[in-house]
Amino acid sequence: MNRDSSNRKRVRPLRTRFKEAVAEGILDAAEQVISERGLGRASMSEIASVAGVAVGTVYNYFPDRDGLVRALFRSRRSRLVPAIAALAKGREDEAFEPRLRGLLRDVFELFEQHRRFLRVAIETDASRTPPSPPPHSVLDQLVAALDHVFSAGADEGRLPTGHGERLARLAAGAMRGLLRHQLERGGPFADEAGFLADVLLAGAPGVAAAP
Amino acid sequence: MNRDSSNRKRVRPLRTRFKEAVAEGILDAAEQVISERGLGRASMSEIASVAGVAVGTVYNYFPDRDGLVRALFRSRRSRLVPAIAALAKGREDEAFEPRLRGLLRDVFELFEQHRRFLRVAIETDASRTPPSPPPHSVLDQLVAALDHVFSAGADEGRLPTGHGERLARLAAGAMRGLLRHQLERGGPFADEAGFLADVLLAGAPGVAAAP
Amino acid sequence: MNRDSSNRKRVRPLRTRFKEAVAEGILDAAEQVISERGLGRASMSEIASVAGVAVGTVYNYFPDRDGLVRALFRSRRSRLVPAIAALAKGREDEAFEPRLRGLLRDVFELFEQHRRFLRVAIETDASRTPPSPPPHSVLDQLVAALDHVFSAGADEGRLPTGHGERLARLAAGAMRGLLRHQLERGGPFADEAGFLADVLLAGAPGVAAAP
Amino acid sequence: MNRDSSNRKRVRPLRTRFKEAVAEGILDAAEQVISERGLGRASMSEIASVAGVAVGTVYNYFPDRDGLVRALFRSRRSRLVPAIAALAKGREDEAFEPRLRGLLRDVFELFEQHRRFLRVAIETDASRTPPSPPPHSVLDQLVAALDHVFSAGADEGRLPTGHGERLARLAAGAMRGLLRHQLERGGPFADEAGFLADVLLAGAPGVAAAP
DNA sequence: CATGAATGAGCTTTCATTCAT
DNA sequence: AATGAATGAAAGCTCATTCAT
Repeated sequence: MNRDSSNRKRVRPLRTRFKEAVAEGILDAAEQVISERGLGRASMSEIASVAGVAVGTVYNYFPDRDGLVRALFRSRRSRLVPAIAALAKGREDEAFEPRLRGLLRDVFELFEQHRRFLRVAIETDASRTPPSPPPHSVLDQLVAALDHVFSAGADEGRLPTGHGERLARLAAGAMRGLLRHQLERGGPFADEAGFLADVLLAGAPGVAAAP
Repeated sequence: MNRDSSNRKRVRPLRTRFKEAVAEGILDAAEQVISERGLGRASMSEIASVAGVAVGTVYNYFPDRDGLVRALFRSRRSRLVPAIAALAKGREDEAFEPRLRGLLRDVFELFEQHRRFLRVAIETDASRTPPSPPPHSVLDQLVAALDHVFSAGADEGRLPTGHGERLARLAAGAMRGLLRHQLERGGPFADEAGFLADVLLAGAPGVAAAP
Repeated sequence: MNRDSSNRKRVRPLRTRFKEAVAEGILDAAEQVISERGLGRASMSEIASVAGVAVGTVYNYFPDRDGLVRALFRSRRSRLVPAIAALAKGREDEAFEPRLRGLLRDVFELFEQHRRFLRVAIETDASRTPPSPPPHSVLDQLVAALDHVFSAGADEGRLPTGHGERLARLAAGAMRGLLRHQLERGGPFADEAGFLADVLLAGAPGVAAAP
Repeated sequence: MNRDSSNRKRVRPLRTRFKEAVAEGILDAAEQVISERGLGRASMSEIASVAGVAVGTVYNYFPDRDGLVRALFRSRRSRLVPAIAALAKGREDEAFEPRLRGLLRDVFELFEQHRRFLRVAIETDASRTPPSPPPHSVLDQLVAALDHVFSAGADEGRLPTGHGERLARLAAGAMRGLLRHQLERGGPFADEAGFLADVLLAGAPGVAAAP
């Protein structure tokens, strides 16, 4: 038994954790710079300097600019997607309407805590700039979650099936429109959730009912 | 009455029309390149080469890159906005529901004929890259048109007022979400109009009704 | 006797005179633009537009930008040099001191009437920009005139000969220094003539005499 | 006391000194290229290539072309102005005539060692090309020094005061005229100093005295 | 000849990426 | 590994010059 083999389990994780912390710091910096300057205006040197490291260091953690951006989306998605999934799962027993209302409320609250990234996601969604090929859209992920909810809703009501994904896309787009505006105004997301739910459940307020 | 005087009115317009054709050609090229490469990746030289002119020529028609992009949006807006307005006006006498359905159908059909620009508009909407200051979003224009329709709808039913703009924003976002997907798939816009109208009028299909 | 031969003497001169007028107008425009913008900033199109002709027309009269500038200097030299020569000649009978004083006074007055060109001449003298090879310096021409005066002065007094050209160069430089300042201030040239003469005749005022 | 602490003071300066050497090398290259091609014809890439670095490197040291040129003048001025001041100070006790003669001799000798920059200074003095705003003229600095000497001379003799600056301008212009010629011929500056002093002290040689 | 739009070489500047230290 | 200076490809823009009308 040599020093190496006995240490590996403890020493390596320490190093690994340090490396991960640096990488995370760079991703945070990237998120911040992109959200401030926009994707096209975010330069590697500014990201590095905000992260408190040298440019070269960034390249020790990410292959290139594109890879960094992709990693940023991967990172945030890996946080948000499970969180959304968990929110959805926590309401599986509820009836459709409260379930949809609750989910939207929770998701908007979650997004409220990630405004910075949301700004990035909203800007880059559907942009043909660098991270072109990868499906970096967190909104797309949201589509999946909503899809799930709507599909489940179909079992309760008479949802003519096949519309789930389309409806999710519509809902995600609507959400984007509402949140983008709040992002620009600096207003809270919370109020928009109920409004969106209203429309999704019964159409434009005051419009639908006419007997 | 000599030949000159009778011709001048036509000869000059010829020159003018030629110049306008060149400018239009450059705008078309810009639209194409931006729709393919994305706004940030569209270079002046590629635009020039697609337009079949030299770089310098582009600068004979537009002051700089930003000015060209702005002119592109101005040009397309000046086509689409009146067209949308006309479509809306043509239905002023109809009842709210057919009116909204009809308007959405017409607008989607109009957009179908401008897919290339729609790709540009959808990408750049909410992008922090130039052209920053000008309100280049055609979608925003659509918001206004929808706002108008919804407001009018309020007179018929019981729309709780104050929601018009918010609703328009929601609707424009939803539309963007649906059309962006069709743009990527290469699918037609037409089918989405009815679906969007359904949701706006009565909420997600099969969801609302529960008695 | 054909039409041609009988007309040549009259018709041609007319055309020639017209051509010369256009060329002169272009030179005037060039002089103005260069004096305002500086040699490096003077563009062919601005010169053309100030001259009231199209760019292409400029190229019908001058081979290229360099040739135009050269022609400008040639033109002004051909006006100023004879004028200076005439001024010098008119004083050949005077004694050295009044002759020098008078000549400087006259020359400064002449320059006063050509301030615009003087600005050009002062700026471009010793510039390695475009009209590099040609001896475009009007100041150099002045050197020759002064040389002549000083040489003549040598016959009267005890000028140790061989210094004529050097002295002329010194005087031309001094003049340039004084006039450049007046050009910037917008002040008149006249007052400087006497001062320069004083120094050339007796050294810096109040300095020389000490017995 | 470890090695580090004792070395830090030297190690850092090494880096700093290297960076300064690069910056100095770029300034030297700029000086050379400008003196050869003229200010307007000196391109960043040629300067970089003469300095033996890539274009981008130049921009790591200077903000832009204008900043580089300004830095060149600042650098040379910071060498020459104190040197001239020192030369002037060293002769403060001498009588006016030997003082002026000595100063001019010393200054011309100093300039002899900076011929390359002198070519730049002489060309750009009174040029309307950038760097426009900054008072980059070393000749102007010389004016001040001469002004000082002449003013001091006024205390000794009867200099009618008020002429100091004008005289300095005249003298600087004269000097420029003499040196420019030597620069073109490749001749030495030394001989011109005595000649200029002669004229400033007693007027054109052989001309003044006539009783 | 006059015109002025078209041309494209050439210039300045930026920035992702590399690599010696 | 971290550093950050060096690199140079690529982009935007200008303007002398040409040439079809």
